[in-house]
Amino acid sequence: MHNRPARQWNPTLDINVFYAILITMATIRELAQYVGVSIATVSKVLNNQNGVSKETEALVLQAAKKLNYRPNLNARHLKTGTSKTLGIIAEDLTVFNTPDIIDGIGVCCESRSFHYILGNLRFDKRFGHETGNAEQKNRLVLDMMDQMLSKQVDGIIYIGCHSHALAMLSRSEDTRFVCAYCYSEDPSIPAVIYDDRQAARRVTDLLLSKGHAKIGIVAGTKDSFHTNNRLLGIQESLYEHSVPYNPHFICHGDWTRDLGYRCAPVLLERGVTAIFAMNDLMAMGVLDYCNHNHIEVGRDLALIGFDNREISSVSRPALSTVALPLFEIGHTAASIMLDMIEKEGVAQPSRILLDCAIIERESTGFPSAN
Amino acid sequence: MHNRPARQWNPTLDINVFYAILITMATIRELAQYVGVSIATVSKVLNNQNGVSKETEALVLQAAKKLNYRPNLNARHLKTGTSKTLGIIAEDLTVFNTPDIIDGIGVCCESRSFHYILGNLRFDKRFGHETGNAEQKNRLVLDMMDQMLSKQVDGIIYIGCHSHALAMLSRSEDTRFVCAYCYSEDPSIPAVIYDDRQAARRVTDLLLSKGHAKIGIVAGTKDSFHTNNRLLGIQESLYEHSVPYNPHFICHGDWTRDLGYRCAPVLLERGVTAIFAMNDLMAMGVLDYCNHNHIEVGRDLALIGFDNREISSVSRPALSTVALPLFEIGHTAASIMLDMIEKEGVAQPSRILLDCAIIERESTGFPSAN
DNA sequence: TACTTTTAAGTAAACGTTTAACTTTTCTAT
DNA sequence: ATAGAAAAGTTAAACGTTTACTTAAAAGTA
Repeated sequence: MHNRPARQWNPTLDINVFYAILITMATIRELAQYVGVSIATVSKVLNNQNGVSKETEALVLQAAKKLNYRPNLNARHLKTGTSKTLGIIAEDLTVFNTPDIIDGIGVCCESRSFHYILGNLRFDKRFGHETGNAEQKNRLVLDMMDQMLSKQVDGIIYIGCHSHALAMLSRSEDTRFVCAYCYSEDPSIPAVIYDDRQAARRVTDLLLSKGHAKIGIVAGTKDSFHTNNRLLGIQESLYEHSVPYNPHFICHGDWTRDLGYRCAPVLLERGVTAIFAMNDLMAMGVLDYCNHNHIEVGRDLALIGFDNREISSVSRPALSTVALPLFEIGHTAASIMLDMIEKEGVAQPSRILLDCAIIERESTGFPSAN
Repeated sequence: MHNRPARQWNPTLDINVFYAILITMATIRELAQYVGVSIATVSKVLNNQNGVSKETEALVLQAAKKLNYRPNLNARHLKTGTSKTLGIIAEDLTVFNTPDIIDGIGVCCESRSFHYILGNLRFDKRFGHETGNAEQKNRLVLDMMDQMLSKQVDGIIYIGCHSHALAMLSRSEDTRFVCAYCYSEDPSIPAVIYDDRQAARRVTDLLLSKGHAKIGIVAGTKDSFHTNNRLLGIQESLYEHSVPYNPHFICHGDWTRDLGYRCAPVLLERGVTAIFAMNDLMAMGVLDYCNHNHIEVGRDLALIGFDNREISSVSRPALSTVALPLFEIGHTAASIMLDMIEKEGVAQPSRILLDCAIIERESTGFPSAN
């Protein structure tokens, strides 16, 4: 692995010593020399191509094991021009959703014998949660892409919330992209996201089915893609069930717990019997308010959050919520990418919506049985 | 990036067309040809070695930018025999501590212009939390190591809890290892872990300073390294403050919330006024018990956990706890590894203990001011 | 001016693979 | 036995770099 002088099997050298040296890292040449065959033959065995007899194959294979041979992937990739490697660019690895998405990508890669390399942009650490800094962010994305392309990745999966993905457009046609958990403005870049609308619809369905006609919404920020799609889903469900849509039951929040706390009395005042908070944090705020005011969530009020953060399962009462299909997002994103790579020219889907799972816990009157 | 035919700058070809082709990925040869200089010269510029005039340097540099040149790292690494890349093997990426450790490694790597590749073993997903399966786990570790060594990493950082790290020993002398968040039996492998003992000592100091002489302990499993070291720390603190150590104030748990719940009444019964739970989950269990029994944590009972999980900050009352230096563990592990690589032969520390931070919240009577 | 030193550049071999093209051996069918 | 085909094996050139060595020109020095 470190720089070493070229090694020749000098017959005067004790064979065991020779092994000992080789233990570090044998090359295909040494392997060939050892078996007494050309390197081309060894290469064929290693890539199980035909044109080599069973016996030689066995010989090579066992020699490979004995000499602890490991192919030098740099050399292989250099020669073949393909690395069978995906680049993953994550906006922030330490954000709750990222590891599961990467996990999904990893499983897909493994099943199709690909590798991946990870690039962590650290947006949250660098910029906090502030939006803006677009040009700096773009620079980071671009630099990371350069790095990955230098390593000859066959494609790049971008995991993020903001669509800095647009920076990708400035790259050559030759680079394959897929967005996971976000999407680019460019429809030619496939994106895998979860279905906000359908999730919200099903949440509303659930609450309605439990007899709640007055459903309060602690929504997210107004300009958010998520907020708007979920609102749409809610309206759809209400319409389907012929329940009037009442804008007064909507409170726009900023995704923080504190805001959940402050929205709760407003909605309660307006007579809602259920509250759908668009993330678990705000739901926790509502829960706090109820706990402080002797409103028993799960009995006096049905409450459901969104995201399935760790807190939702450990709060008391345990919070019903919507689980994001993080693993699946990663898995399908990778799957699409690998299809792009392997089936060149075949059209890929532009945007894939994955279903969320509703997790019922105590806060909506668990167990639900209807 | 894909296989392409060799490109020659044919002077009859319109130069702009030539650029357009090159945009995809120029080689050093094409760059040299474009500037009208040898590839050796270009290489020197790119690696800012001397022996090239300012003018040519500028020329090459601007051509590189114009042709969108990116060095092929596979070729470079092949030639140089070093990849300036660390391998990170993580037992499970989705476990709460892993991403921050990787973040730390990443920052260190970046500052010293190294790269890393990540290998996720998925132990938790594959095996659940059960111990055992040692031979399967070792196989996974070994396979991952093979993969990484194939990619010519300069060293491997292992992130895990169990010391499967011992499997590493079967590897050649030539591979550099560092353990993060765990340690190997082999003292020659540097390990970076947090200081359980000192953390527990400081927790005890804190509780004593707040006037609690009867401190209940919800300990972890008996065989655990963490449990025992923390117990030692507690005893040290008590000894220093001449407070008797009472074994009846210790309840051994299994790290689960439920067990915290069950230990609480036992300890309370014995008259403790403070409880130190050895993880946040068990502390939550204690908190549950208190909430159900109208014991006001933070006033009637001081409670502190360990790990600084997300739950601790969002529970009500917010839980005081011990924050693990995850980022620092990653950062120092990487730093040691890079020292090993760059300062060959210089002895590296065998085991580094990093301090935890105590986070005081409401459950110990926040704010503390003494 | 003629020598040496310094600077700037070029040449070519190597890194460890893969693979197209070729040669040799073995097998099959006559 | 022999031609032809199939199978097994070899040769050598590439992939895109780096780098030790060489050469040529420029700059110092006596």
